[in-house]
Amino acid sequence: MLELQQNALLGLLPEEDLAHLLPHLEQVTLSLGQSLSESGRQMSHVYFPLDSIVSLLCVMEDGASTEIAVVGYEGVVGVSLFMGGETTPSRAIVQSAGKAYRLKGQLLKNEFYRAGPMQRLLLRYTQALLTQMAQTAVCNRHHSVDQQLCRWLLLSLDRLPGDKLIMTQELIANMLGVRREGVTESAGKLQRAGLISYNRGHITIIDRPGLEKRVCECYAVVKREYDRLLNHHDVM
Amino acid sequence: MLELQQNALLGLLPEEDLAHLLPHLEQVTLSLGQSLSESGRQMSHVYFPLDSIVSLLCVMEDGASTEIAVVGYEGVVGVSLFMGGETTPSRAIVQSAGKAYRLKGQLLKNEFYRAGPMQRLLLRYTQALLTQMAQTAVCNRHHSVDQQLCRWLLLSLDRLPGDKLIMTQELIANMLGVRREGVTESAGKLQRAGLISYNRGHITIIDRPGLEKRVCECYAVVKREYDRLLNHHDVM
DNA sequence: AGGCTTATGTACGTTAGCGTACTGAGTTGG
DNA sequence: CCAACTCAGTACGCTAACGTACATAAGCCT
Repeated sequence: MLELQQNALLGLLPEEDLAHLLPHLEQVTLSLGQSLSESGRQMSHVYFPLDSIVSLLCVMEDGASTEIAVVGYEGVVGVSLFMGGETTPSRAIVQSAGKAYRLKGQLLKNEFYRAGPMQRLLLRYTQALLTQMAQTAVCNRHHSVDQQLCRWLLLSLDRLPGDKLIMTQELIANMLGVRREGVTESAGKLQRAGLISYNRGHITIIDRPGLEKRVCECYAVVKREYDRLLNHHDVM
Repeated sequence: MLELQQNALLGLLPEEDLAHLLPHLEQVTLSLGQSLSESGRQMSHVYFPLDSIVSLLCVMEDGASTEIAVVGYEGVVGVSLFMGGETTPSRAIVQSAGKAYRLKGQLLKNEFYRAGPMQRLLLRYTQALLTQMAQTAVCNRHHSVDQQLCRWLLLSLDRLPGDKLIMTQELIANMLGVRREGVTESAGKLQRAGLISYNRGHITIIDRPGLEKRVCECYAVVKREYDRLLNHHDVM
């Protein structure tokens, strides 16, 4: 029961509503690179990450991709199910291996259409997701790779228990939609500045406040909006 | 009554649901540059554009802005009201003057929480909006100003009755989040190619198929998703 | 140990878009 | 009718990021 609280969204549900879902929540392990949702394909389940992180990516015809949002313990993968579209033109890829609860899509929809706390919660979450996407668009337009890398690191860090993440520069480049070499350069700067330490796919954050000083405003805008929309007081 | 059908979202509503709203829909004229929603401020009304176009913009601390989505007769301005957040960190600015229906926020919320066709419709629309934002993020990352201008022109054109739009290059630049000079250059290319004609704030589209040949895939992705999510057959 | 694979670092030249400055052509209003 | 203003076009140097190529280094497997 305590473990359920690891997903903030589920943790915000009143006990009796959670009780509805409890028997149907199935804990699964997500492995790095695993796809939870393919462009245009209907999802059978939605996922509530615990210590895993999932990236929502837009993939283009030429194979280039861009991360448009990231989902961790604070959210759920599969909003298109209850929004009514059933599918999306984006992909959901596991960016950091870990646990998640999964729930049959139909059961989530049933719960959603009861129009109770779960619906309110999911809608607020979706609005937060909207903000994250919007800010990603802005960041892509106006900010340097350096700043975007900081944003990405902080967003990931906020969704992980420790101060380490397992992620090659190649993969980060795919997420940000930039060259791998660009990530090498930016990460090098951060490393020389003593903010992070990089070691063959293992990143350790040494100086988080230092990262926060370098990041663009986009990070704070998104974080503030998540805090506002998903705090216990206002939602329920 | 026929006029109501000018807003596709309202037009998709079953007659009896529309009847609920009808007495409260107030036709207003939106003028170029008018703000319908400021960052963090609660909206008193939502707007269903008829022949007007509204841009959703993210404005940054330094004043630079980027359009994250555009709303015309196919949609509604103010999704944050029914999504539960009440406010958003973005602005809504009238990009093309014209008519719209407006509706008191509270009335829309009441209708939404009846959990009938209006709710389903608004949620599907919100998902389409989500896709538009995601694709804007991708486009900002990967495509040239030339392509983005084409996308922008086509998106606008799809929401206007004729083949003309009133819009200075300065304003387009603000929308796209690029320099005014960049727009001049790109628009110049389109003009020399005989696709558009530009005249002190008055653009006439001469060769729409030509534009469609130059535009990046982002335009089609978004259009397809709007068609899929908001066609009469699936929604009701 | 030694060879293979994968991850990272570095070094080019190229280019799109930026910042800035200025010109000229329409439009408006006194 | 002329001044003031707005809008569009052009030019030029600058920088961030790109594409490409190659070099090291760290882990992995036999």
